[in-house]
Amino acid sequence: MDNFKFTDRPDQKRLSRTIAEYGDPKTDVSAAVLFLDLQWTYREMQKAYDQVLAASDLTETRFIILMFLFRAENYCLAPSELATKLGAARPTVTKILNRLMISGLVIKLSAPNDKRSILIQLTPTGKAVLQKFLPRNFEAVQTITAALSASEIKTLSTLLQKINIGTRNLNLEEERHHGNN
Amino acid sequence: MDNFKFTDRPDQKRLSRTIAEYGDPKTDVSAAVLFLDLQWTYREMQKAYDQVLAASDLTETRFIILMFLFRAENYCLAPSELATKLGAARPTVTKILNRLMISGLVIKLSAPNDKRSILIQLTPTGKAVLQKFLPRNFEAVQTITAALSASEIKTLSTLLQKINIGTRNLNLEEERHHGNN
DNA sequence: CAAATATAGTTAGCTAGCTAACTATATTGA
DNA sequence: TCAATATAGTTAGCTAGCTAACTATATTTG
Repeated sequence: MDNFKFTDRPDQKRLSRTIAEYGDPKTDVSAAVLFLDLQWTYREMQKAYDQVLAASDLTETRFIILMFLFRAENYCLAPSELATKLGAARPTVTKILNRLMISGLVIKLSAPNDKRSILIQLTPTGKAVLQKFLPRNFEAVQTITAALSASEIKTLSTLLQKINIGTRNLNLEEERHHGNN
Repeated sequence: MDNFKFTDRPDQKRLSRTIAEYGDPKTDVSAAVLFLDLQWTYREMQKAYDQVLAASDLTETRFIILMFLFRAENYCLAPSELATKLGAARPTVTKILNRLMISGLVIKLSAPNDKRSILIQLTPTGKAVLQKFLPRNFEAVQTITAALSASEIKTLSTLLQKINIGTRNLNLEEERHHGNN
C-alpha cells in the first residue's frame, strides 16, 4: 500500500470527530495527525527515491545487496550471509540473486571447503553500475534534505529517536497483549 | 523490503567513506545519515503498527477501506470510488473486497441506475470490528508519539514538511532527467 | 439512432516479499 | 564412527500490489 496515491485523506476535522467518538478522551489529535504525516512524508519520499533507483534498473533491495558485495572481501559473499545482513528470508535472496545474475551484475562461484555453499561475486559490470549510481544516489539524498539546515537535521534526528522509543513501547505493549490471552 | 530486519546497516563511518569516494565533495554526511534514519524510524514504526492491525485481522489497506465505508452515506461505496480514494488499481480493490466479503465485513449490493456497477456496504459485523479496533488504534498512535511534547510534535511536523519540499524537488529533478534523454 | 468511445468490474499473469518443505552436505555427540 | 541434527540453497505455493486485456453497460457524437 506504500505506493497508493490517496485522493481522500482524513484531515484534522475528520480525525477529531473519530477520536471524539472512539478514542480515549485524553487522546491528542495533533499526535494522530503527526502519525499520518510521518507515514505520508516517508511514503512520498520513498516513491521518489524508488524512481531514482529505477532509472538505473535498481530497486533498493538490489542496491543494498550490491553494496554488501562491494564492501566485502574479494567482492564475495554467500547467499546465506546476504540473507542475514539484509534480514530477509533465504528464498527471497535466491530470487534477487537470480535476477542480478541475469543482468550480469553478479556471478555464482563455488565455495571452497563447503559443497553446500556457493559464493556470489560482484562482476565488473556490477561495480560499474554502482560507480555510476552512487553519485546520483547522494545527489538525490541531498535534494531530499536540502530544505533543512544543519541544526534542523540534528533536531529531526533527535525527534525521530523519540518516535523509535514509542515504537519500542508499542512492541512491548503488543507482547504484553499476546501474553495476556 | 520494508519488513527486512537488517543486521548490517551502514554507520556514519562507512557512509563517510563511500561519500568521500563517490559523492559530490560538498555532500553532507549527516544528511545522508538522516535519510537512513527516517527510513529506519518509519519502517520500524510501521512494522509495530501492522502488528496492532494484525491482532484484529486487519491490514492498513483493509482498515482504510472499512473507514471509507464507515464514513460514507448509508455505509455504501462503489469499488471504483474506493479505488479512486485509495489511489489503488481497481483489480487490487476487487481482491481486497473479496477478502472482506469472505470475512463478512462487507457485502455486495447491486447499484440502482447502472448495471455495470455494484455497491459495497459495511455490514454490522464490519462496523463492530471498527468500533472495537478504533480505540486500540488511537491508543497505539498515542504510544508511538508519547515521548514527544506538544511543542516537539509541532516541530517534527514542520521538519517533515521540509522533507516534503525536498521530495517535490527530487520529483522535478527526475522529470527533467527524463526529458533530457 | 447507430457507431464510437468510455467506464465498471473481473480475470490472467507479472513482481517482490513470505513460510514450509525438499535435497545435499556438514557437524555433533552417544 | 555413524546416527541425529543443523545448515545451505532451492522449489512450491501463499499474499498484496501492479498492468493489460476482457465483458458488459453507459454515454457521447456524427
